[in-house]
Amino acid sequence: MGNVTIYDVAELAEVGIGTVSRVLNNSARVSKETRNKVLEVIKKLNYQPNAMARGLALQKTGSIGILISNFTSHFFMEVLKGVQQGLKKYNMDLVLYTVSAGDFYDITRKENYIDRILSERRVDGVLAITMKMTEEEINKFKSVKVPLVLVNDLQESNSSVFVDDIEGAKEAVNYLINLNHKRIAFINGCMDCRQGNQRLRGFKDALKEANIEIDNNLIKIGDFNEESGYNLMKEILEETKENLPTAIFTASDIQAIGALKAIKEAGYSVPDDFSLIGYDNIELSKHLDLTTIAQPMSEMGELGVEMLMKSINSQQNEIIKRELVPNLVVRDSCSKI
Amino acid sequence: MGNVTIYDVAELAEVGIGTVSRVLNNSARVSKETRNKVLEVIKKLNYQPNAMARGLALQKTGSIGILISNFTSHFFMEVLKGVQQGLKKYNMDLVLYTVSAGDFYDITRKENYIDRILSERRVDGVLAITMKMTEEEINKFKSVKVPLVLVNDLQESNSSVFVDDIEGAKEAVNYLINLNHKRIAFINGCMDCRQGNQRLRGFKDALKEANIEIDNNLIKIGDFNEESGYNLMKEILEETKENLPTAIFTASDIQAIGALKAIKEAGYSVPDDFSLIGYDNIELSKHLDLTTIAQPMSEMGELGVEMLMKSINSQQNEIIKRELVPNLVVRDSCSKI
DNA sequence: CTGTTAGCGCCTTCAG
DNA sequence: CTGAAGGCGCTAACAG
Repeated sequence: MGNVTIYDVAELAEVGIGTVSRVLNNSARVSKETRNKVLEVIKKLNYQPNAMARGLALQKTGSIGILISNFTSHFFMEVLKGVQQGLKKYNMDLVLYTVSAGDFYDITRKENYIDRILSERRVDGVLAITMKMTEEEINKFKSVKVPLVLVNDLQESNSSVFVDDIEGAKEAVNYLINLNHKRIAFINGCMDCRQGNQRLRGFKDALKEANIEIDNNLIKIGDFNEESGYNLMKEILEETKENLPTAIFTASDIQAIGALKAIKEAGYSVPDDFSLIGYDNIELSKHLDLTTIAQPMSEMGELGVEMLMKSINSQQNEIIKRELVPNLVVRDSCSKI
Repeated sequence: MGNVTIYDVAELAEVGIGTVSRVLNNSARVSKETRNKVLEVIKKLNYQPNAMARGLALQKTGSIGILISNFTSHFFMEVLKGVQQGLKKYNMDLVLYTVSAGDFYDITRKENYIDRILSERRVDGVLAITMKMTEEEINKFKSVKVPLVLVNDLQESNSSVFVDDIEGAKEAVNYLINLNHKRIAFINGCMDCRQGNQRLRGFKDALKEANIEIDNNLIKIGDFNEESGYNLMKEILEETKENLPTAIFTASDIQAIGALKAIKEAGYSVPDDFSLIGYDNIELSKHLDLTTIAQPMSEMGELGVEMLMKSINSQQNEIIKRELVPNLVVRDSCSKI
């Protein structure tokens, strides 16, 4: 069972390699007899076309690339599940391009990375997960005509699947408002990305609509990580000592976990002293009974694949945008006031 | 910036393609002048060799495959980090073969899967993570000479990197014993894998060494998932009502989480009523303050890559076994009695 | 030292 | 409907 090639098949089936190739790509017309004969030999020899050779001839690799940064593990894992799910029916391989945190912020290396992916031509298209691609980078993909779809990110000039974070934040805050909370704090992630901006806007919008005055002391900007949640919560506890909020909305579950830690350290508890609501619905949150806004992560992945495959197969450069809506998952970290 | 090939650079540099190839693989001797000239053109054209073509000529793909089952996500994520880390210096790509739960148990499909990987020849070697490969499957790899290394699994006939689970379980139980616990329950995973067997053995060994009699009512066999932990804990609570254990050791953190749930539901708490210790040290356990046995997950990944690359590059079929030892991570789920 | 040529395994015209 | 031949982009002898 060494390396059986198309020639072996042709020889044993007593036909030319052209014929074998034809049945392989069930293209053109081949007589039923010969087709069956060839098929038989293929099975007998356990023949499978060599991916490289086929790729070279076809100028198609039969695989897509997925570009991620290595520090979004929870989120990524879920998206990946969707991607795999979506990929199943296409029988394509998946190559993983992980740009590590360091490379990501080092412009030079990030560019090199993309250049390499593009020129090596090992993949027929790429899915960029939460990648904040620049216009210039997007153009690189366009100029070499390898389809790119942005997942969990939105850029005008490129196909994207993303979520309506304004709506998500509003859902969270409205839920709190319905529980009679009026003093609601918001621990946000960074503001140099869509997510941060939208969630802040959703937060404010919900408050406005409920005619609750916005207290800027209750709005904190940080990062989407645990440490940030912890620190900002401590700040809030400190700074608003004489007029504490009754509820806290964090822009990520991980921040909520940090906040929870700060809350406990200060001798308070959730949901008795504070109602706490997160964002993302990572697996952790389930185990912590954290009420949160669920991002449709695996759906994003699956949809991303769908869009990418369509783009790969149609070869026309239509830009498609798909916006998904997050939804509230009620657990046990919020209480009526 | 379309598809620049080796011919383009040869032409522009006014040399033959052979020369370009030589500087690319900085092989043989090329005069400094021509080498520099070529290098210059390469940079100018932003040329990068086509991976497929090179692969076809070299009979090497420049990438490795990683075979995983999709239901070990936490664990996998950590191993993957190590793999990426290890892969960095080799500048190889990583293709992900996820055999989903369904396929995995459907023998036919699993075999087809491996056949496909092997005969497509898209990768130079594969890392199988927690895969319980059969002798027959391993032989398939051998017969086509694509290097395989088993990660978190041990088979006599193949290179493997794995952990000493006997020792790990002993560490856990010894810790409990040092806390004066005598009635220690063990919630194990399934017994049809090395992990389950070894952990049970470690559990028993530690007890024996401490001259504590083994109570078979306190040993439960199930699966490595949350539900199993929950159910088995309930059984224990039920069956040993009049003589409850004081400590519980679970064979995975996920089971510990399930057990925790059952404990809480029954009105007990950890670590006051029961000491609880898990296994794995998945990220979750940190947030739940669960004392556990840390598996060197990313080390396994990194070491696996190292071994695989050595095997790929040396082309000699040496079988190497590397056993790593897990270590105790003390948090807050156990108390002295 | 360097240009030329023959594959690597497959697909796709082009004749027949 | 089918065999033969050229080419995909690159590497590795082989002659200069």
